[in-house]
Amino acid sequence: MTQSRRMLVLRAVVEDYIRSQEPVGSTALTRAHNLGVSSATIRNDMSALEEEGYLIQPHTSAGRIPTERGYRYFVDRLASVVPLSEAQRRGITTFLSGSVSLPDTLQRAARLLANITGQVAVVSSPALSKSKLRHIEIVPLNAVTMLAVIITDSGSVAQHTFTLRQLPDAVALNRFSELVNAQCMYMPLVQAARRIRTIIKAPEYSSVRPLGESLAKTVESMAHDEGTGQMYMAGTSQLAHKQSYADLAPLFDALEEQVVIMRLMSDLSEENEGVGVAIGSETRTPGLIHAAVVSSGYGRSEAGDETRGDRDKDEVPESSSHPVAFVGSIGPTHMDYETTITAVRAVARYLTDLIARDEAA
Amino acid sequence: MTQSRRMLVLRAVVEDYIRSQEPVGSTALTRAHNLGVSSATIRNDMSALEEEGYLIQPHTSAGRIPTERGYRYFVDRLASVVPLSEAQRRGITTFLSGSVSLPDTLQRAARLLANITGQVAVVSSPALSKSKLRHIEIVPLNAVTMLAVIITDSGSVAQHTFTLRQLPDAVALNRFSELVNAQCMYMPLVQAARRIRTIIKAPEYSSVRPLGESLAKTVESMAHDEGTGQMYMAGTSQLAHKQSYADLAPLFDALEEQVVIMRLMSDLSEENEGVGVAIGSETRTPGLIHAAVVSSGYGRSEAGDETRGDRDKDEVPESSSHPVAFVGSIGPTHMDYETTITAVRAVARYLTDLIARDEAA
DNA sequence: ATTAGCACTCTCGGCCCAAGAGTGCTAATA
DNA sequence: TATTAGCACTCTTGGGCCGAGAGTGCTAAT
Repeated sequence: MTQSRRMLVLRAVVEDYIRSQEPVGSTALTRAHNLGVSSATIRNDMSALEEEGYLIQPHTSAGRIPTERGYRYFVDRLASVVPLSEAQRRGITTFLSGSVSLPDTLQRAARLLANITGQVAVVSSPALSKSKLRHIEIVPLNAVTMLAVIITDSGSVAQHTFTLRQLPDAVALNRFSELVNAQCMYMPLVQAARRIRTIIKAPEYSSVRPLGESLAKTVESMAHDEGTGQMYMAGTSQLAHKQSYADLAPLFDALEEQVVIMRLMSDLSEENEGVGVAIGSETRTPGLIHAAVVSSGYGRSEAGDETRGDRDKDEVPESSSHPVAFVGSIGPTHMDYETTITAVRAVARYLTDLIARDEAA
Repeated sequence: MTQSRRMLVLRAVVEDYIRSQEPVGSTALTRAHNLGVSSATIRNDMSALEEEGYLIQPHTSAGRIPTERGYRYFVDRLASVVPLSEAQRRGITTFLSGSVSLPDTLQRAARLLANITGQVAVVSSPALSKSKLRHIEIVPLNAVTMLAVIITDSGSVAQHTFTLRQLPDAVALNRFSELVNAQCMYMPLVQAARRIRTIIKAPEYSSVRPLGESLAKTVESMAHDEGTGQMYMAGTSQLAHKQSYADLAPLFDALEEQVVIMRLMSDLSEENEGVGVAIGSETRTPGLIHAAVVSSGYGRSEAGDETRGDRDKDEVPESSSHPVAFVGSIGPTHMDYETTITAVRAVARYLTDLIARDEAA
């Protein structure tokens, strides 16, 4: 009894603090939640919770606020699963249904998630390691530069310009282009890159060799998601309303470091099956000590219907059930975890469905 | 004499205030700039300048700070042209030379400009109204959706997915695609859209009619820069360091409104030949009352070598010498205008050259 | 037209104080 | 043993007060 009530108290403290952003005291607690005991009892519990490191007092004789550990426990064990409101559910589909291309969808998804959570939202574009090549188009732009446009079966498009010392002759270029398209169609990207390298070894394609080499490099880097690894962010303005001034500057610095955020989120979603949460120092990012990150992978079938086995198993390493990309939200440690988690999960599911639908060509 | 010294004083006040961010008093002025007169004289001048609306006192017996009008006068008449430092000049070329595609270049340019100015930087991608079609690729993604990729001669790539009730048969699609590419190659976008509409009128292409119509619409909207009108922003984090807290929230809100910013900048660069400056309320944007915007168009030949006349004059309306896109920086009203203006101009020139080089195919 | 001098004004930081909120402890109670 | 009432104690917060400092505006002299 006593043990379980303590955790009920913890939960109440976290909830109230999330709402009010002010240290919550024992009397306030008894009044708001009917715990059936007096404030004195609560005081004892809170004192114990402080001993155990779940709560902390900003100063003697103030209310308590949750520590990182408090939030962590809250998230792990106490947060109840809030279903998405009908309006939000409808919002997702209506808001995203009008989108017109993959980048557009992801941008909208970020904005949507930012709206729901009232926080920063981040969406990464799907990693292409498992995507297959659909088409390569090589377009000369002027005397020395060529534009290569690479289209994958998931609808991702990458472009890359090359500057060449000398333009390969048009005929060879054309033949080369046709050959690549013919041979690499529906091939996983890394494999396609290798095939391209094989092709240019042939003497009749020596004139396009530098171009081919660059092209192969581009396809490879596209597969490994370097550079291509676009990231869509929205809702940064909301931070200015929510965070205290002192925390703001380092937080914005951190957000500008897109690479760091990407890495953090991808780690987070690899460690967790569904939605992962990193609180404060758990983010291992200096600028985010007062922030928390909620993120989820998307794009891989969730636990259950693994479609593995019939996929190309030769090239792709061990990453078979890893999510392809991730979506997340960043806010203060005292964010509304329940809402945020549900929202992130919902958007992730939507995007997963979308990707799956596209791949089921 | 008296008139000219007053303006010297104004300039001094603006400069000092920009440096210190604190109200500047008469004695501080006489000490810093050797104006050859006593503080009492300066006091009289400042008093006069306040009468005329160039300066204002936060409260009686504090120093003065410039008003919007003060900044405006400073920018219009007093700001001396500061040459770009050697390091910055080198920075531009080295920083931008490694870029790999147009979006990449623009993103880098935004980051670069943000670094130089220490403020938010914005770069829009070139309007495509004058671009010509280079290639259209239609790729079926799955049973009901098609991906269209449109490539222009300036290296811009737009993608757009369509959901069709029924897939057109592959043969017709192929023929249609080839025909469009053959007929529309090197055609300005709006014209190309019209041609596509003509093509699908033919009975043999009735099966691709819905697709063709959508395609035409996409090409058109691409020409008018709707949706495609990508915008690259960098340096938002710097705001948190520079602006006072109260101004921050509305400013971020304004920045999130990309459309507003785009419109503002494009208006600004249309009104001005080179670099345009909008200060505070001149921006006509609530969130930017305490901010100033410096922007310049780029992509059209600057005053002098107009290449007009030999361009396709049939479709494009009156917008012949308008800049194609713009680059700008947003910061507090007390920003360092001189540096910002030079930096914006330099980046704009660089991008102009770049575009011109690409178009000279 | 400029300047020295001076009285005046206003902000800013420090200090004190009272109110309020909340705690921790002790002793009583079920 | 767990809970509770009561109470002394602590700490923040906001207001008011004050003196220092910076800066102005005015006047009278140059």
